[in-house]
Amino acid sequence: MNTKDKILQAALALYNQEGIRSVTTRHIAAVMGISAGNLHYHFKHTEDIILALFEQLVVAYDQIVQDMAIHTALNMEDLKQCIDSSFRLIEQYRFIFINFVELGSWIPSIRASYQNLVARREQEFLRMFTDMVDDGVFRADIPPAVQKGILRHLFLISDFWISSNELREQLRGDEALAVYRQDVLSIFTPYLK
Amino acid sequence: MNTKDKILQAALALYNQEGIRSVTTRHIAAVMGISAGNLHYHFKHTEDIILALFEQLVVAYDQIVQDMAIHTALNMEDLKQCIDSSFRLIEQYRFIFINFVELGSWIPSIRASYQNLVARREQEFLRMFTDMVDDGVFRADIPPAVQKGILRHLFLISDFWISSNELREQLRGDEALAVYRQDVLSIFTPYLK
DNA sequence: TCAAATTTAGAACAATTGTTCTAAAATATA
DNA sequence: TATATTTTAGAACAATTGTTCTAAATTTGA
Repeated sequence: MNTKDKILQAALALYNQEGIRSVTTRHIAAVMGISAGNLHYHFKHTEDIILALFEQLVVAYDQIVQDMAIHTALNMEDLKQCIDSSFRLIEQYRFIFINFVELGSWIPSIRASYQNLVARREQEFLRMFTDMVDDGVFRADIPPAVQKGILRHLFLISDFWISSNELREQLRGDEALAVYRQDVLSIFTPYLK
Repeated sequence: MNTKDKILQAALALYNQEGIRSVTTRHIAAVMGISAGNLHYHFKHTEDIILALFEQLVVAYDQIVQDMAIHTALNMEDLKQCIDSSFRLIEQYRFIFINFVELGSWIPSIRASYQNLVARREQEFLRMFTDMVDDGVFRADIPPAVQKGILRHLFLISDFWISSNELREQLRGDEALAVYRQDVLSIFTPYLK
């Protein structure tokens, strides 16, 4: 792994652990055992580090979506798989979700990129949804407006569940996953066949 | 209004507009036309300002709950009223909701106070819920576990709707309220009688 | 009205931060 | 091997921040 990637790795770990408020380029360099000058040789500005991490997240998310897209027929088990892997991803990039609004206004391209991601997710999940209607998982009489409403809930909960958890129970690992899965699935339960 | 309250007012406006990252005690003092030294005479530490604002929020929220509690019978209109007034409150203290996790770990008593608030809200809303079951608004066959799940959704959405909106459409004023109301009400629709 | 208490402005401080600069070291290339 | 390029460490800088200190001004209360 080259220095650039090592910086991203160290930065991610620190941001997740300490929060963006208290992490500085000096801290990142220190835990890596390199100089701050060297760090800024690889990433001129702090934002460049954060933006690179955000782009990693987007790439990883698209990978999940793509993995899901290869299924021709979707069942409840696939949905759970999808929920689980997106949770792992959210957990991995915790700090982004915890500081989403702040990052979005600090680094405008993050906000733009997020809106892109939302659009892609919407498309993909609407497709999954209709697939699962066809496969008899969901009721067939759900109006498109309600479907869109379900997706709004889904995205709001998945984007901010980790923040809510941080303020409340602070569950970790598998315990967190179990509750997250339950919280997300319960959006769907009223609409199951 | 005394200087202390004026500081809180100015700080709230600035935090909401500029975000906690870029607002300093010097900025707050500057827009007020007082010296930084004077500001720190009234609030020794920045956290004291933020904590005071958070306490204002909690007091105002409890007022809403209390106003709701005087109703003996609740209908759908009361629920909408409650949603509206809590939205106004959230909007008024935007910065707190946008930086909730960060504030919670920075100022531990905020996190503790939030957990208290959550507990009170849970109590109050469960009561409202059963009232509205009695009044024939909601279905009577909703298991307690599902009721709790609904509340989890409700709180997560109301606490983070403003963050989600900021990243997405950035709706303002009445337009924001209308969408918020719709988003919150749609949690309940599957359970209406 | 006069002393005591409170409030205020503004200078000062120490710490921190992001970033730049310089020169040395390491690495690649020919 | 010799030269060019890349990478590195560490000093340096300018700006900012939260906070403290001091002394003056203002207000309060007897």
